[in-house]
Parts: sequence; structure tokens; C-alpha cells
Amino acid sequence: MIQKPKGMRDFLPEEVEHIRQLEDRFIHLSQLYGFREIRYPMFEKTELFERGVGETTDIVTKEMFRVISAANLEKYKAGEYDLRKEGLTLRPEGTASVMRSFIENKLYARAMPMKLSYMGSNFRNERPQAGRFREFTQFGVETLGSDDAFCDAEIIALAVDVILQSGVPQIDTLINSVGCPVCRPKFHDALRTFLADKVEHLCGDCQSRFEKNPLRIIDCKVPADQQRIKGHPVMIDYLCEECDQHFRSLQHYLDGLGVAYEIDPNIVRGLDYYVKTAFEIKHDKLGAQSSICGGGRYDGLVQNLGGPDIPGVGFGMGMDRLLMAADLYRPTAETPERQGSYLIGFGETAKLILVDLLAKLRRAGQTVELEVNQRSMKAAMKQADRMNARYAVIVGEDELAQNKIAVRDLSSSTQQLMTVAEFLHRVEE
RNA sequence: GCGGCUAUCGUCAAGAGGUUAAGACACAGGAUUGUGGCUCCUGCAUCGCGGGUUCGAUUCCCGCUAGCCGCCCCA
Repeated sequence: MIQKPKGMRDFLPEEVEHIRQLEDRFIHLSQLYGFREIRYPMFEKTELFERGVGETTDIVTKEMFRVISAANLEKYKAGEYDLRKEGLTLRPEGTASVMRSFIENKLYARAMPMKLSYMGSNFRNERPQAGRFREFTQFGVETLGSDDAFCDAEIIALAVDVILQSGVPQIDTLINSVGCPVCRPKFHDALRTFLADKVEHLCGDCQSRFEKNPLRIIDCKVPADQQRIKGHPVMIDYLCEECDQHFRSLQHYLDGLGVAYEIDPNIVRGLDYYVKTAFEIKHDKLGAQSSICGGGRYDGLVQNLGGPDIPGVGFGMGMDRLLMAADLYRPTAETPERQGSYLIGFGETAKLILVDLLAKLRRAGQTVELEVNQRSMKAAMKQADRMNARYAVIVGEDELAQNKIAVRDLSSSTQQLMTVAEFLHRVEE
């Protein structure tokens, strides 16, 4: 049997209904907040992600799915295709693509700020785990063209609204400032100095992080390491005047918007482009992958990708994790009210009458199904019941003889003979 | 990339080295003439794949594969 590739999932109708609810809620709320949806390709030039996400990030160095056509694969084997220059990659996140689209379509020429939302599949070749899949869906928004801290506060408020309104009662909204190219180096120096004599006692991961990304050491999960680095310097103590002011404003605006949050100086974002605001929203009952939403400010990104110097702030929300969290609190569904009709005909003549009725009902916007498995009356009724139909319409020899149809109301267990016209009339009400 | 756990009917799930592999739900068919929801009856698996140990393995061991969980990373 052919199975789906690792980390991919099928969604059955019941789940899709829940997903649809989340999508609708996200779309609705983001519109309320002034965001308009944008769509962009499933794959892009590899270079876009290298430059947009960061060449040294794990995402770019080992988690991207390359895309190549059969013809180009042959060229590649022959050494005539440059993966680096021409290669394509399945999108691992949304922001880089949105930026590309923003620049390519010259949206910066329109009124600023430009507020864009998006949702769709992203792909990362990671080891699957609870809340982590190779194809996952992200909801996201980007506000481009303003560095006002209100924009940061606004998207955090939106994210919180989406999650709360999805039925997840308890979330932790953590904010931090990761500084900017002006103040971050000073902090890095301070951190390195602080860690210098401790690094050899830390875990293996941290030792390699010391060179690569010392910030990551701060949220190492090894308890012994946490003990050893107690009292480490934190970024928010090293912010430059501008960043510090921005971070204060953010808090004021969040207070004003009525968003509950905590300052967590250890929040670090994995993508290279973040400056100033970094935030994360977590739910503690999701296992290891507890972060539902993460985002922050990326003032240099648009320029970095070849556009004008335009600031931006955005978030990505893990729809799958939101769904898992929502599932934890979803009240057990009450059986919905019976609706629609199930048509049972015995013999070809009867069936043709019902086909005609079915077409009329559907045109009238009614849910209706025709029995097609030549079931016995008993089995057909059972099927009607299972489908939660309101009416079972039966046409057999008796009904044909009288030129009528038998209509059984499954909710009241009453049945009567009537004409097709009478039934249509009753259903219209 | 590293580590742990698991692998029995469509689903959930018992189970012992030895000729009937429980049960429940679901599904199919029945319980006097063309009728649902309750009840009753009947039907429905050789135990992931490949090796090995053994007189004999689905039950023990090894490998593989898959899934799950954790590290890492991140949404």
C-alpha cells in the first residue's frame, strides 16, 4: 500500500469542518483589524528564503524541500543547472514571500501602512512530533510601512483575539525586545563575556551555540545549565534609546488595548530578520511544541530583499497547534437538528420520480440524498436515520398506484401520503 | 541529526510459546407481509515486514519499516 510521505497528513471531513471554523475566524478578525488577504506561490526561488529567512538558520541550511522539474533534474545531473541560482524551494514560511510580492508588485507605492494577511501550507523537513509536521498551515499578518509600536501591539492583540475566540481559554503572551543592529552587538559582547568562563560546563548544544548563536543559550532547557547561567545579562537592559522607547510604547499600547502579557527577556526568534519587538504566544497543554504564535518586527527585511527601506512587523500562527489547543476545550457536540430529505424508491419508475424531486429540492436549496444501494426498506430507513435526515420520502408500488409519495418525518415518527407539490410546499416553509 | 516507546479485526482493545486469538463500537444481514432510533440473533482478524531461537511463535531475540513522544528547531 502506498502511504503518505512522512510528516504529511490527511484531514477527514470532521476535521476539515473544524479547520474551516478557524480559517473563517482568522479571516473575519483580521478583516476587522484592517488586514486584507494576499496569496502567493507555493514555491519560490531558493534564494528568496536564503536571503529572507537567513542563510545560517536551520530552516535554510537543512529543512527546506527543494523543487525541481524532471527536465531540470536531468540538466542538474549533467551539470547544466545551478541549484543555487535557479533552484526552487517549497515555501518554509510566509513572510519572505509576502515581502517579495510586496516589492515585486510595488505595493509600497500605495497608501501606507499596508496590512496584509495570509494563510496556507508551509513545508519544513523536520522530524515529526506532537504539533510539528512537515506540511503545516500558518495564519499570518504583516503590517508594512510603519515603525510605530502601535502596529506591533495591534497584531499581538489580533493574535490573542484569534486564539481566545477559538475557544482556548488560557494563553501566555510573552513579549521581549531583541534590540537592533545598534544595541545588539553590545549585548552580545556582554553575554559572551558573562558566559566565557562557564561555557565549558554547559551542555554540548550550548557549547556549539556559544559561537553560533549565544542568545539561544539563554533558553536552554537543561536545568543544570539554567542554574549555571543564572543572572545572565538580558537584552532589554542593553537597549539603545530608540529601542527602549519603542519597547515602552509597545507596553503602553498593549495596556491600552487590554491585552494581558508578560515580559520575558528570554524570548528569542529563530529567524534572522527580527529587530526590536519579539513575541510568542503559548499554551501550556500542547506538549513540547507549545508555541501557537510567534512574531516580531523586521525593519530591515524589505530593503534586504531589494526593496525600499520600509519597516514591518508581523506574526505567524501555527494553525495546527491552534487546532490542537481548541480541540482540548471543544464542548462535546450535541447532535444537530434533523434536516434535509432521504429519498427511497423501489423500482426504476419510482426512482425517476425521485430524481426529479431531488433536482427540485436542490434548486430550492435543500439538502437531499437519493438511496442508491438497492437497500431493503429497513436498511434504507436506517441509512436515513444515520444521515440525520428530517424526512424519508418513500415511493414504491402503493405510492405509484396513487400517484403520491409517502413522507415520513423522522423526528416525530409520523408519516403521510401527499403529492410531490404538497411536499415541496411543506419543505419550503 | 540524536534518544525513548509502540506496532493484534475499519476503530478501541484483551491475550497465552502449542491445533476455536476475548470483548466493545462500527459495518453487513436477520427477528411473519415495504419502514429508522431500543432489544435480540448471525456474520466479519492468523496478530506490520524479514530473519532467528524452538518440536512448535502472533506471543522470545535481531533487523527493517511505520507511527508516537522527547532533544534540536520552530508555527
